[in-house]
Amino acid sequence: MDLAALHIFKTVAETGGITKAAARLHRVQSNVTTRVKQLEESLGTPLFHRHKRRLTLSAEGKLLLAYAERLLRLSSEAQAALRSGAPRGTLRIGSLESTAATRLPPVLSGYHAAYPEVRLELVTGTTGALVAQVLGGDIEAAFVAEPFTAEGLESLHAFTEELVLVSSKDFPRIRSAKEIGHTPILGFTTGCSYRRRLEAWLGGSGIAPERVMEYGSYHAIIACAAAGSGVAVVPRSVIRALRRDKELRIQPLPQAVARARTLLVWRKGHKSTALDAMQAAIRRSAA
Amino acid sequence: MDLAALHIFKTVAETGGITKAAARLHRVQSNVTTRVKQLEESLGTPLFHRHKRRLTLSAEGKLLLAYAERLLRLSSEAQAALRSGAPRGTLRIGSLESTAATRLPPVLSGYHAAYPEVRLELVTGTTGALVAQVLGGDIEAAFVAEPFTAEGLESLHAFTEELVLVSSKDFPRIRSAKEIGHTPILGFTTGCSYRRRLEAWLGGSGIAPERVMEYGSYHAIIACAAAGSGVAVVPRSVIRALRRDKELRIQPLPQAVARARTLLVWRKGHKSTALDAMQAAIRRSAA
DNA sequence: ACACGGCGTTCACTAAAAATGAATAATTAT
DNA sequence: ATAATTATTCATTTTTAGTGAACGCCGTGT
Repeated sequence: MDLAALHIFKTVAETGGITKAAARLHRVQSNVTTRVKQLEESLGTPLFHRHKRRLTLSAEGKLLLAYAERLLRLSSEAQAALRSGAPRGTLRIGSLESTAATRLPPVLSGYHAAYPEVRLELVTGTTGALVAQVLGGDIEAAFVAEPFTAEGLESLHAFTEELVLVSSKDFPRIRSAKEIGHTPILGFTTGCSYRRRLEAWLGGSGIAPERVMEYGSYHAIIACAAAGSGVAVVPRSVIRALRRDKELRIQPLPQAVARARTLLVWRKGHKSTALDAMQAAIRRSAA
Repeated sequence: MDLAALHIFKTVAETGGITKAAARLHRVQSNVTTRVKQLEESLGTPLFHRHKRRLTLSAEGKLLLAYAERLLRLSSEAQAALRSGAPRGTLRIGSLESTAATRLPPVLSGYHAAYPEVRLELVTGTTGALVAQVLGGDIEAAFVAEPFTAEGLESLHAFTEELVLVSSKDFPRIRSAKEIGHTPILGFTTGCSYRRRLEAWLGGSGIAPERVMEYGSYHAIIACAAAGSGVAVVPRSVIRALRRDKELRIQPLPQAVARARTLLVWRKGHKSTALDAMQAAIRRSAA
């Protein structure tokens, strides 16, 4: 059974004749005859009563007509759904904890309003973990921070964060990497690129961080920094979002360390309408 | 768009690879590749993500897969409907959880013994969901309970259930709707007509159920009722089938609420030999 | 590091199916 | 009667589907 055959059959049934059907289908009569006979053959039952060169639907024909109409409607519905080009389905993306907390909310809610057919899924993780998930196809794209290995990825600049050094109020002023001394560093788990930046800064002055305490959330890091456990490097926007600036000493870092770009990355060559729309949304929000 | 192409596409999606699909379809790989690419071309959108020689469904692919399944099911249903003689093909029906657990096993096994050529598929759901699936052509027929909207449906009486109120052993006797008071109600998710009956009963006495806890299985409902979480309305036959009567207090309900007829419903005008045979089997089991 | 095997794609070629156009037989309208 | 209309048949062309060999990529296992 073939949708084209059903379409021909339906037209014959509707017009009540081979000739008119052929005209409407822009085909030649003989072809219409043949396709109808083939259909009858394949179903093992006549679809029309042939009486005096006239065709009328048989009982089986009426039954098939009902099915044919449903099938054709469904198939054109499918085509319309796919052709519409409007994003739909599921868009699964990853993000840094910090980006998810501070930058993404307006972007995602705007996206959802514009494309309600898309179900959004967000996973959070460190730059390293997210890059691996993008490459592994676990997520379609992710918001990550430089530096990361760009091998096999395409990217789009999304946000720029300013990293600052936070500590408790009574912590001494720090002007260079050396002054960090033996202070414990509070940071995210391995793979966090902000932490890597800090370590690169320290390394540049020949300093290896003595004790690094690892946390799983910014809430915890900020709370511990405020309590005097050590110093942490976090984006300024996070402090603002968490409203803890009163309790913290916030110190700037050298430009090279402080300026951290957040990029949306995806697998090279990967494409989906839902992701296209996300990229467009980011571009808009940047402007 | 062509049913053969959809079948090929569906097989590729299911097997997750061109080669395996080609083997199952008894075709050569190159042909499968070509048909899939043609399909993508004709729809103007990629159906798979091609990454490292591996195919994974794209969002559009997932969408099309859903349509393809419906189309293919419908077309084979149409063929079965026109084919006379012994029932064959697949019969996809729906049922209430309770009916599937208690009444259907003997019916279905008898049916299968009589018509081994028919592949039976059973999905469960609530009355509301099943009616929608019947109307949508997702299933050919379904066992549902009154009340339901019969618009566009034909029906056949299949079973009669007696609904009873179950609770833990130490629960007080309940003689009227009012005595339920603030006790939580344990019930199926929305669309369950037994729950609707209970709510109608309560509503008749001006009572709105205070807390309704929703479950997805009778096992869970019965277990929670036995544990004293609240009261539930279930068919007596389910309690018997689950052999939990020793642990429960079982109280009758007024006749009007208790007597729940289960009907087999199908789309008006729909006909298939497999379904005819099922109707006959039901009539026999009722006698 | 290397060869091997599996996988999807490409391409030239063959087989099959669909569409055509002319001829024909059975009706109906003029 | 005669012309016009209708479905069908058949030889022929055109289009489409299917095949098999070759290729390139990638992961694997030695």
